[in-house]
Amino acid sequence: MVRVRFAPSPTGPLHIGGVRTALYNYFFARKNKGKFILRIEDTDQSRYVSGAEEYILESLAWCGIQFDEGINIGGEYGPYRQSDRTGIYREYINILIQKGAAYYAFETPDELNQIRKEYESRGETFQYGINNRMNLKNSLSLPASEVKKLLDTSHPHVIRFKVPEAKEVTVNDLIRDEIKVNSIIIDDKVLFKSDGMPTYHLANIVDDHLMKISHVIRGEEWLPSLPLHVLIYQAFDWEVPEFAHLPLILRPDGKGKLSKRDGDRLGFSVYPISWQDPKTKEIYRGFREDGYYSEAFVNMLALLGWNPGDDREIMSMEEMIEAFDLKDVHKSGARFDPIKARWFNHVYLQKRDIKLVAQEFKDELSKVNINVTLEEAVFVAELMRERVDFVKDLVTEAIFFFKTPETLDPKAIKKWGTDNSAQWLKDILLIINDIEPFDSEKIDEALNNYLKEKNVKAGNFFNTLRICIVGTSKGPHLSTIMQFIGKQETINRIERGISYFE
RNA sequence: GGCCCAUUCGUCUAGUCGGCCUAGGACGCCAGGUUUUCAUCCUGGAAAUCGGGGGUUCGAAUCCCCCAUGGGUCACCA
Repeated sequence: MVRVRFAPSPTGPLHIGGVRTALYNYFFARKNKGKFILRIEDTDQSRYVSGAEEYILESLAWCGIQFDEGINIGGEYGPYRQSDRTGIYREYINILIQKGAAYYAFETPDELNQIRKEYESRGETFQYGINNRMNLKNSLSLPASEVKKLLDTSHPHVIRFKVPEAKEVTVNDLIRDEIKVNSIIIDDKVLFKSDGMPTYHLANIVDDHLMKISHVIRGEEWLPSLPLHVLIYQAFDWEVPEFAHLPLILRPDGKGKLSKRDGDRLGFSVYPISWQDPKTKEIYRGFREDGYYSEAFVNMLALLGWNPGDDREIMSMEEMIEAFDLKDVHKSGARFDPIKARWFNHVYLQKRDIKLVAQEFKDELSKVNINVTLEEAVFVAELMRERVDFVKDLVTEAIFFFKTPETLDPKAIKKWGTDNSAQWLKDILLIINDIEPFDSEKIDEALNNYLKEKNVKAGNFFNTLRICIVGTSKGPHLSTIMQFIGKQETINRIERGISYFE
């Protein structure tokens, strides 16, 4: 039975790398008819950020990533919030101590820092482990009586993992195959903190075991601690799950992994939905608020580090689940490309049910105090959507359907205007009144007749007219716009435009 | 610095066990065509000597070794 989990820490908003990890876990669970679990890893109370948990839930929901067990919905392996499981960790750390696989250590953080500095000044790196643990203050080096005394007086202490003697540890990764590490380079990591909470390394493994997780699919940043984790499983005599470490998502320019600063700097989101820092009140933009459809966002994100093995790029959630295989996940990091991200949304916008697009367009318009009927919105959206990537861009691109242009683009006037332009406009004004009904077909007929009669260049003529109607030399078929805004408004705009060409 | 991971067009990538790769697709870019304009759309183009160097082989992007570069990680954070 495949059981996978997504286990974020509620320390802030979920970065798109985290969303992708959740997504791949979800793909894998669904593809293999398994279960997907959401567990909250909040063992570090000092880093807890209020609202982060809700943010995670909302982000996953927006993306259409559904889980089968976890916080809020429960399940038979709960509780799913680590802060609700402290008793369990205590129980298991004691097992490790009894087995001699863990020990008490009495240095304070300050003392440790001091020691690190000393090593550093000698050009060495301090490592609490096999080579020096007998020279440090712990239950391995101190006489039993001394240890007992320290423990009885509640002297602050942590519990460390006792890395077994130096030996080659071979671990397996589904994406990278075998990785060999000598345990001599692994620290005696803290498993239990002096505040009575476990660290990630303990809590994560205990929970994965207790929750019967079959595959641990997580970010590449965890790869260095994989040998330690395997050693802990072995110390417990537990079966080791399968591991898959996902490649990083890199920043579009420069070096390193994507960070929240990149978004601000380069003008795109690195979060699925927007987030306001509760302390600084700073607002981080999100893909949702930037106007992305969640389907486009998810599609784009899934292809950053994975592909179905063929040329398909536009894929639904179902198609991706069907095609997903950990073997096709890449080994190297993928640079995030905000321009291609826009393209994905463009494609989804074109495919979307026009009624939905129109309703969204209508809502956007009402935000700028333009109220239209759904029919009008459908008409304009159908005409204009191929020109934009986002519905909200429709507002700026199609504003001339609803409002008289504020100014007429001088550049366009310079390019298309002629000495005759003003006269053409005056002539058209006379013709236009007689066009009945005032529809696209009749308008075209009248304008083309005029064109033929006067023998003028179509480009200059139509653009002169267009600049008056639209404000600049672009947009869909002119007579369609004129029909939409109606005869009177057309006349008004032309009258207003004449002076620009004189 | 130690350890680990990675390395195909600017970017995302295809490339089953070495031959069909004079390296394919997509985004972006450029040109032409369609369009009364702009955009869309269509067609075409430039774009990777497969990080470099050695091998193995009749033959290597694909196997082996070395090097370089990039990244990750070295907390009582996850």
